[in-house]
Amino acid sequence: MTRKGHLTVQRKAILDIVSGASDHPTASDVIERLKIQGFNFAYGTVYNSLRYLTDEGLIRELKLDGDASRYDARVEEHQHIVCVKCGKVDEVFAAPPADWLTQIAEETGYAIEDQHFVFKGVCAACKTSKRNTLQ
Amino acid sequence: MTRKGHLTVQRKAILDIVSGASDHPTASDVIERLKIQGFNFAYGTVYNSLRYLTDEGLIRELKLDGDASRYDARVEEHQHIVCVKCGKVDEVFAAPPADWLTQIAEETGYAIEDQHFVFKGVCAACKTSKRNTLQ
DNA sequence: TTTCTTGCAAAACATTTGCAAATCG
DNA sequence: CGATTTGCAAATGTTTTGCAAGAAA
Repeated sequence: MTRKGHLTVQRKAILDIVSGASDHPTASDVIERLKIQGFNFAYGTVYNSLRYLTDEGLIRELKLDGDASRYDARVEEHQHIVCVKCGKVDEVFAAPPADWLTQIAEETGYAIEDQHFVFKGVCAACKTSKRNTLQ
Repeated sequence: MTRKGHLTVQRKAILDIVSGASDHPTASDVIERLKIQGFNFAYGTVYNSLRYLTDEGLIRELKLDGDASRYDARVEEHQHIVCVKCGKVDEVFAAPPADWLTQIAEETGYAIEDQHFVFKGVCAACKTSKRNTLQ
């Protein structure tokens, strides 16, 4: 169905890793996990593949707060929340109220096309444990 | 009042540039504008100063979608919207509805501490002009 | 003098690119 | 064959770091 290119071995392996991960891995994470599985793809190939998969809509690229992009196989519309204590990234599915978006469109004069929200907070597990350092 | 360090010449010059800018400059932008003003600070110094100013709460660091951080002298709580056609970054002041945040806290189990929202859309000027390329 | 800052250059990353070789259809 | 993709290494761009020299308290 897809016009150009195909799910090569490399792309499939990378898609599987992102799909099977629940922690929104970075490109480095992906490379690391590929190594564990015995694959040893070039950096360029991994980035190429991640871009390809993103362009095909099979995964999403997330720019959360760190330096490296993370990848997410859940492509449905959703947002993210990052734990400030343990660094975990979770999904947020509650959609923003339409009238708030309307208000913003009016305030700014923009025709809004897309939104990326990143929440920060303390996750349930970290609320319980009294640890207060990252890591 | 501030405990450590002070507003040195370099830091003041950089703060002035960020404060006087309406376009959320990147570190490179700042360095460029410093040069125009006859300053020629080291890269390290500019980054150090930006971090210092951020830590002091005098400016805010924004991680919008590009690669480089942008800096914003408006430190009041607000969000941003990026024009997908011309790349302009504007402010969004409409606060998210409290009950939506409550809903998210319930859904995720997190104690929300902070939010960063980035909207994308077409700005008023670009809506009018029929241009459809970036830049 | 003790502490903080600067300047400079090198290092550290994340990511992209160029090009030849390999692979796919 | 012709188009795409890979591997590799080098280049790019952003940001950090180490360290000696300079400025400030």
